[in-house]
Amino acid sequence: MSELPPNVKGMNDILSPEVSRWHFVEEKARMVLESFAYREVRTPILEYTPLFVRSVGEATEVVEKQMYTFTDRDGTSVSMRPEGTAPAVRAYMAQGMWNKEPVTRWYYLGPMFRHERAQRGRLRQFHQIGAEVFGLPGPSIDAELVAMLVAMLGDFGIKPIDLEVAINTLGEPEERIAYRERLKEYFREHVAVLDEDSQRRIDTNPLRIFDSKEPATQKVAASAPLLIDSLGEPSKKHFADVQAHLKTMAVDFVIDPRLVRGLDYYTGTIFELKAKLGNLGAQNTICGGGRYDRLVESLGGPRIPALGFGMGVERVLLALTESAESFEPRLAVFVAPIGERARDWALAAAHKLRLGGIRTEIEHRDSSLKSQLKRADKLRARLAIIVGDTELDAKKVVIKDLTAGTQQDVPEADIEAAIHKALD
RNA sequence: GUGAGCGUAGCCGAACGGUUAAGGCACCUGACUGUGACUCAGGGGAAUGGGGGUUCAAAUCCCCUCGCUCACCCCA
Repeated sequence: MSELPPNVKGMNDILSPEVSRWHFVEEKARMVLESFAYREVRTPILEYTPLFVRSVGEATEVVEKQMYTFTDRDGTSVSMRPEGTAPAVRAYMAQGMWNKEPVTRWYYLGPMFRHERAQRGRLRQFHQIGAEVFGLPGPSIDAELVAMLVAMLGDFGIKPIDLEVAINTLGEPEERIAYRERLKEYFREHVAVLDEDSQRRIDTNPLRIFDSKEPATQKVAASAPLLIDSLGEPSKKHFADVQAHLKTMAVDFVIDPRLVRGLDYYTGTIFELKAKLGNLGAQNTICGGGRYDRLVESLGGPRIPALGFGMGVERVLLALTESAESFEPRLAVFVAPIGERARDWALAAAHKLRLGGIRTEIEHRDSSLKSQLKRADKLRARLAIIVGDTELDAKKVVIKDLTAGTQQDVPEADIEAAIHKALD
C-alpha cells in the first residue's frame, strides 16, 4: 500500500459515477450562461505571476501564501491560476476587446489552484464556473447577474429557499480609502479588545476585521462605522437601484454591511450566495463575486466597468441531494456473443450500433452466456443481443428486453429497426 | 499556518490485550451442461497505513511518521 504512487494532496481524481454529476452541473451551467448570451473563454492555467499580484493584490492571503508559484525554465516567475478573473481580464485586454464590442460577456469553467489546508469543500485543485461582463456600468447588470446565479442554482436542484443571497457595496476606491481611515481610527481606539489577527489587519486590511469570528472582535466590529454611510450619492444610488431591480425580479436577498471580499480588485456591488444546507461544512459559500470597475484600468487599459462571479463546483456538488448513480448514462445494448465465430459477427454489429449513436457494450472475453447477462444487468443495459452458432446459421439473433424479461428472434436484416423500436 | 479526531480486504464494518482477524456489499464459480435481477451452495482476497516500543501475548496500550477527515484560518 505504502509504495503506491500517491496523488498530490488536495488534488483528486474524479471518476464514474461521480463524474456524471459534474457533467450534469457543467451542462446545466453552460445552458444557462448561453441563454444569458455569454460565450466561453478558455485561458491558460499558467500566467506570469505579476498578473495575480497586481490584480488580486499583493497583501491578500491568496497571493501571499496560497499561490502555486514557481520559476519557469527561462527564469520567469509563473503561477497556476488561483482564480479566473485576472486571466479573463488579461485576455480581454490582450484582444483589445473594447474596440471590438462595447459589451463582452464571457464565461469559463475549469480548475483553479490554491495551496490551502484541504478539507470538505476546499481543495488545492478546485473547479470554478465563472463569468465576467465588461462594458456595463449600470446597476441593472449587477442585479441580472445575481438573478442568473439563483436561477442556475435552481436548475442544479438547489432551491432559493436553501440559499442566502447576501449583497453589499464597497463603493468607489476613493470612498473606500476615506472610509478605511475612519475605520482604522475606530479600531485603534479598541485595539486592546481585538484578536491578534485583527490587530495586525488594522493597518493592512481593516475591512477584513469584519470577517473575524472572535466574539470580542465581532462585538467591537458591530458598532464600527459602516461603509455605506461614508459613500457619496452616486454609489448609494447604484446600490439602491441594484436592490430595486432584484426586488422586481423577485430575488430574495439580505444586505450584509459586513460582507467583504478577499480579493483586492473588487469595487461597488459585491455578493455572496450561501447554501443553508448541512452537508457543506464550514465552506457554505458556493458562489461569490462583484464589480471590479477599476481593474482593467489598473492593469494598464482604459477604464472599463466590469463585474463577475466565481462558483465552486465542488461545493455545488456537495449541495446536491441527487445521488451520483441517478446521473449515470444507461447502457442501451449489451451484445453477448457465444463463441469465436459469433464474436466476429457481433463485433461488426456492435460497431454499427455504436456508429449510430447507441450506447453499446460487447463482451470481449470468453465467458458464459450467464455471466454475460449478469454483466449486462449490472451495467443496467436495456437490451441484450444474444448470438451463437445457432443464430448465425439461421441468420438471426435473439434480442432480449432486460427490463421486461422478454425476448424474441429477429432476422439479421431487421436488427437495427427492432433495436430502435425497443429503445423508442 | 493552528487545533482535534480517525486509519482493519475494492467499499462498509466487527473483534474484553490472548485460538487460523467476524460479517455485509462487490467479485468469481456452481444449482440437469446457451439466459440476468431473487434464492441457495461454494470460492479468491487483509498478517489490521508505515516504523519503533511496552508485554509471555497488540488491530487493540505508548511514541514517531505518513495519510484522511473536521474545525480555525482563507475563500469558491
